[in-house]
Amino acid sequence: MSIGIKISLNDKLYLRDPQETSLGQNIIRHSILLIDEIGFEAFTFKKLAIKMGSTEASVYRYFENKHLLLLYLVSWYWEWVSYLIDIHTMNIKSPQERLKVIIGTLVYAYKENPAIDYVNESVLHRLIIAEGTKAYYTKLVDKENTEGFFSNYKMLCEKVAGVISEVNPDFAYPRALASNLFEMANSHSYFAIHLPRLTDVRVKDDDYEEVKTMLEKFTDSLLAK
Amino acid sequence: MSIGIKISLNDKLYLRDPQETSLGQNIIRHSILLIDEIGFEAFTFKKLAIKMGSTEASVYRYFENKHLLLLYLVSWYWEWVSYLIDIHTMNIKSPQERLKVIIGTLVYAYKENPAIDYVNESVLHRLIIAEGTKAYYTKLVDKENTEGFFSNYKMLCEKVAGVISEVNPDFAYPRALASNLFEMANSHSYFAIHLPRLTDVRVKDDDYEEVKTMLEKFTDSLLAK
DNA sequence: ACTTGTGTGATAGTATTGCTATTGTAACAA
DNA sequence: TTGTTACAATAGCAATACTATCACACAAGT
Repeated sequence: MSIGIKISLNDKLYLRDPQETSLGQNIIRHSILLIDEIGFEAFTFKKLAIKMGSTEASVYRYFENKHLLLLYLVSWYWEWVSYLIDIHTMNIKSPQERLKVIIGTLVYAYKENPAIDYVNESVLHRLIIAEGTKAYYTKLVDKENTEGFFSNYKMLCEKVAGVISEVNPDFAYPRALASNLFEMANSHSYFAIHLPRLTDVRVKDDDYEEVKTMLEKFTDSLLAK
Repeated sequence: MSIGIKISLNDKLYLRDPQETSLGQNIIRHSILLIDEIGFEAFTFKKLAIKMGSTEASVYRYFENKHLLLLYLVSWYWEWVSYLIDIHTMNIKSPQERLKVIIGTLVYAYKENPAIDYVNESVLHRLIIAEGTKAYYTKLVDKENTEGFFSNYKMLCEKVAGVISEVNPDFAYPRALASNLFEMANSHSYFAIHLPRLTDVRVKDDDYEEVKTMLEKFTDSLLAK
């Protein structure tokens, strides 16, 4: 059983709500593991069904296709990060301090105590780093955007942009900085491991401290008055 | 006929050098147009062959698969940007000024006079914005990286990082800033058009001036002593 | 107890995708 | 002349991305 938090997502992302049934929860659990294992391109519903001991047709009853399943996982992740940011910042007055906590949460979300048993947050974090951008670089962005498929990510961006504007109301690019923080938190974690010449930070044994420090310094510089 | 510049790329990216034959040049020309038109996921060698009036098997003689074709196009693009940066900065002494020119080149590369007749640089620019990251977010990054498949991008990053370090030798993250400039130049052009709430810049009618200004301001802030 | 519906498994089927292999032939080079 | 290269044409195959149908278990409503 989960411990109370309910991640709410656009119900057009799925055909049947996977959070409601045990088959649905299994689809979430195993798709995270399988995409992480073989990559999104090689991932198919057939392979997922075999891994789960279910059938392809059953998976198709929950998600129209693998792209929407990925979008579901990505939305789930950002909504969860958003929730973590809320509980970590609710008692902090200073916007400077809140922004620091936000950056820490972005980088270290995966280390939080697992909130929901069918989601391995640590593996999901790795998946979002490696495959996350594929969810919105698609020919159907505009259509999917009007249907609200990206609203979790956009609302989180808005929230962080708000804090940025509190820190420095004259800063002209609060949303851009916010989305850039999300992107950099992930891309530089990826670069550090796979393409180290594209960054200056190093990551070893799940120690993302250098990524966090870099994001803090960038933010401080940009928001200095 | 092309006018003299020769883009040199890792020869493991292709099976036969597409720059050498007219069929190869046709593959490049039409793949750019077709990927831009239908998106990378829907793009297949069969559709390309039909569009070109050739056959699937012939395309396979040039590229192992569509992923390597995309990587070829991406590498071509960054090598071309690198060339433009060289000719635009060669006579500029001040590193501050050179960095400004680099940013302008990143954002406006597509407006340059076409250098090679089988590459529509303007369409290629749009393709790189929409599909470019898919070239290195793949399960095979590590293997492909050791084979030098990303060396064009990494060398460009190195070059720009060098200029950044000239501007401010104490700045701790020259590579990260360089790669972030490339990413932001593209991602915020994409956001401005498709997901405007993720950014603060607007793009209309191929006017990317706001993207350029933002990148300049970010860079100035970060490199201020 | 009797229906009714819902969720799932089992099986089949289809068009497309992602390749590989073979053959014929025109051009060109030795 | 012979050999080689480049390419079109065709075939074939396993995997992918679905869609459809049927059967069955089980729970809820009457």
